Amino acid sequence: MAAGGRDCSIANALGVIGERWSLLALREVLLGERRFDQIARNTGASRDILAARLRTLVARGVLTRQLYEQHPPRYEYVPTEAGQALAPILLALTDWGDRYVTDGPPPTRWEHDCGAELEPELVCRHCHAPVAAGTTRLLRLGRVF
Amino acid sequence: MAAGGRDCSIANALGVIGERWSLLALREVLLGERRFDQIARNTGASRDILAARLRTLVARGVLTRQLYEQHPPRYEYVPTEAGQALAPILLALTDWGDRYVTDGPPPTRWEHDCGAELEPELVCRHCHAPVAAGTTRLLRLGRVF
DNA sequence: GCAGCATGGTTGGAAAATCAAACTGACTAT
DNA sequence: ATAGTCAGTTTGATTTTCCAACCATGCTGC
Repeated sequence: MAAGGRDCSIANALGVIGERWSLLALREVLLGERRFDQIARNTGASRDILAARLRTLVARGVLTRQLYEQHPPRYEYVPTEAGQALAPILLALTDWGDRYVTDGPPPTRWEHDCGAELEPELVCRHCHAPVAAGTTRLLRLGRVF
Repeated sequence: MAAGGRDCSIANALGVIGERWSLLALREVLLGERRFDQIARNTGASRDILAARLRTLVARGVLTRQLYEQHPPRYEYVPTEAGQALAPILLALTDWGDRYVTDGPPPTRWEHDCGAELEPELVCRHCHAPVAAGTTRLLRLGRVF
């Protein structure tokens, strides 16, 4: 996909979820809106593009299509494990958007299981310290983000 | 941008960094490759599109353009605070790509300041428990991701 | 001075992706 | 019979993207 660039899992990931509308469609599915029309309405994507995006998300294992009605056959889109694993990334992106893009108060607010309002933070699974720009080294290439 | 869809900071964030090549350009800048030609080479983006992307990233406050040579005037692209705040998201995306997209071993491996190989994890800043699908509730709309 | 080189873009035309709206087909509800 | 729902597909016009080549600026060697 990014044929000329670095061999990199960011590029690979974006090959799956990086096209326009893909992440918004996934947002809807994770929010529980699993039917085509609802996803179309809530994202604003045109229906043909949405159909294409959902097809590739299914093909790449982020969503599955499940029959919820035989006659006529109707399918809904359900997140796979890979799809659910994107939930934290979407929450982190929400937080970033709240801070640096959205004017005014955050349009959505989240509560964590602990009862507090969610402020997501990326930490190292080993030392539990925050992972931020400059706390990380790319093995073989020197200090970076 | 997503005029028809939900009012949502994910959509707002994607309006800034969601276009093709934007995140790969940011990856390069965060990796320390701050010059146009290097970014073009390492991403594989065509030069005109890259110029447009860098312009919008600068306009939206993710990067700044800094003069590093007077004669001839030459600029390099440096991440702002907002740009650095995307570093954890890129690392999380790398992790997701490693797990669910990239075939074979991860193309990059990261070491955290603590000395361990980085396994990033999103946690709640308050209770320090992992934030995953199903541990979070959208205030006003019921349990979701 | 002048050719050649490097950097950081811009330009033009073809190819591909996107858009909104209409359409299809199989049903359901009144 | 008429209207409406749902999940797409088709259509035709508009936008974006891609690629290669070109341009502008200034520097370096001769």
